[in-house]
Amino acid sequence: MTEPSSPQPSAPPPSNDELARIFHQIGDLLEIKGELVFKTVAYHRAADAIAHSPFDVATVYAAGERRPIAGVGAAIGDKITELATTGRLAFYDRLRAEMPATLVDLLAVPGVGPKTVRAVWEALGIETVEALRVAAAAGQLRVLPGISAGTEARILEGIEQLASRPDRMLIDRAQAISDQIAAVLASVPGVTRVVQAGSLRRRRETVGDLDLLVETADPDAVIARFTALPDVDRVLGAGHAKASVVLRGGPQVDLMVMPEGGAGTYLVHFTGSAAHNVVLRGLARDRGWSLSEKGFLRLGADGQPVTGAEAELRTMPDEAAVYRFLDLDVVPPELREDQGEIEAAREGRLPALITRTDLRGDLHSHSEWSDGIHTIAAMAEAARLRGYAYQVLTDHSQSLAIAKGLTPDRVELQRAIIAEVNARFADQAAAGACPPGADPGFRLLHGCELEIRADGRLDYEDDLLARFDLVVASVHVARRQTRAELTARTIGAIRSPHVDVIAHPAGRMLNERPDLDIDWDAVFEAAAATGTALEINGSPSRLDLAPERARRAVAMGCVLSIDSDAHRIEELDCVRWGVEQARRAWVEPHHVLNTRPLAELLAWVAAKPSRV
DNA sequence: GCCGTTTTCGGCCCGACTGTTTTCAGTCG
Repeated sequence: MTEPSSPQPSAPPPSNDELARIFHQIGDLLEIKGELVFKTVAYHRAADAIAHSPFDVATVYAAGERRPIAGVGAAIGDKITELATTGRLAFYDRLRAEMPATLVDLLAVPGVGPKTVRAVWEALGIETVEALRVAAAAGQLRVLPGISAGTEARILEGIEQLASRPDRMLIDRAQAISDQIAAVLASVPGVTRVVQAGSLRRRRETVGDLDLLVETADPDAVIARFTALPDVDRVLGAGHAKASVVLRGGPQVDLMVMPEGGAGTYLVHFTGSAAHNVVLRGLARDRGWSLSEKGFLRLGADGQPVTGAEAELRTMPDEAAVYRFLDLDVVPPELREDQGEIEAAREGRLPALITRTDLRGDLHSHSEWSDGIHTIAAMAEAARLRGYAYQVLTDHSQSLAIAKGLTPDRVELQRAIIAEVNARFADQAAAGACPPGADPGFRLLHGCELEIRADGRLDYEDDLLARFDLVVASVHVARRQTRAELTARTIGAIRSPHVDVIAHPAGRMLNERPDLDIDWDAVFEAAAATGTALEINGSPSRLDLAPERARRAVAMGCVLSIDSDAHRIEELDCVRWGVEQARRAWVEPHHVLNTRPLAELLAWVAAKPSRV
């Protein structure tokens, strides 16, 4: 992130992430410069909107289309066009001529903000984190007004933390840590309620900090217990209303105390996102109220909250009351990202989001026949016990040798085993001996995870493919091909009459490797036209399609599937993470193939050749 | 810099905690 140069004219148009990075950096530089704060906020807001945009912003703007983006007006729009067409931005270059771009990196040091950065740069010529570290270690910062030896030591400590800061956690790990802390806090005398809030409650794909809310009659007791947790490495701050700690080798955890009976505004505030909250506060202000975690405070004629004896504070017992007060439908936490949910809530058109129980089956799972660890029968029984109507066994195809991909003759052997398992289940059902919770009509379906090979060919012959109940296709090899090649491979599979689902379409591994470089709109168009489902993979390290993409896919008419990609019995429950991401993508049950009953699923698959 | 069923100009979200301070500025979420 240090010194991202403007892309060269010959380079392809900058990606959304590159655009966002540039506008965030402009916002940071303007902050350090001391520019009007609303202007800096405008750049950051535009950057976030671009990063979340479902379409490729630079490509669209380069073609002369000013497709609206919330928070992008005339000035920033012009800058996008300039970047998209020339690869450079004169305004950005001028700014970096005024001050070193590396100053932005100093903002990442905990406790160091724009004012401090400007001060150390102007007074001491400090331009980099390393220079700041050297100066702090040498005791040179304390000459500045407002910086004592203590502050200097904290800056030094902050720089060390920066170097050892862990990645954002995968959601399953974040959930496990949060659950553990919540259980301890719930046992503190006086505590009546513990809520896990923040980005974990919004079910973000990865989680940075953990946020916990407690309702208690004794705030000091719970804060004392919290800051004394055995895993605490440092206490960042602790008052009577909130406290922050950093766990050893782990995340920062923030605790906020809410008074009994007034949880509504606290839940909204601490769940976020910040952008969602800002909009809610604006709506409150329009109605003559100031909204904070404490409640709604009546504004006076001067636009300031009325204080003193006339002050009027309205607290809210729950979140529904907060949204009602603002004439909004209740926004599910997963949608609180300022991505259109406020408008939808005002107009009564929030989606009826999918839930785990809407799923009738799972279209993607493995056994010990390829790279799973449990037997076919054990996986099928576990799926049946989860109440599903069907499970598709999709072991890898022959060319993926590393995963023990199945040769055609092993596929035939596997088919016989599946028939045996289904026969046994049918006998049980006929005898009325189904285990409790199991669907008597449960069927194990025979599928495969078909490799889309580097040259774009599919990994089995058509006559074999035609005999599977359902085929899931995916890319594992030759990930570094060009966008044109990767797009063509994916669309080639989509157009095959035998392929029913594209699994983990972007091929990403969170914190490990980026998405495949694919022309997504072209893929979505082909998938919509052929009725090929696009998967939201529930493995916590994948969660692929990402929510922004899944939302775009649905808007373009695609059908989705939500699958576990289980390689062992316990991983069958990974569909929960997939369902959560689908909710973030505004997905309703009817958008998802595996919410359909068995007969409808099979009819959909059988109809594919006529759709191609 | 953005934006408008109050506004095309004049607004723009809010409070806790900390430190260096005798009343507040900076940072953070």
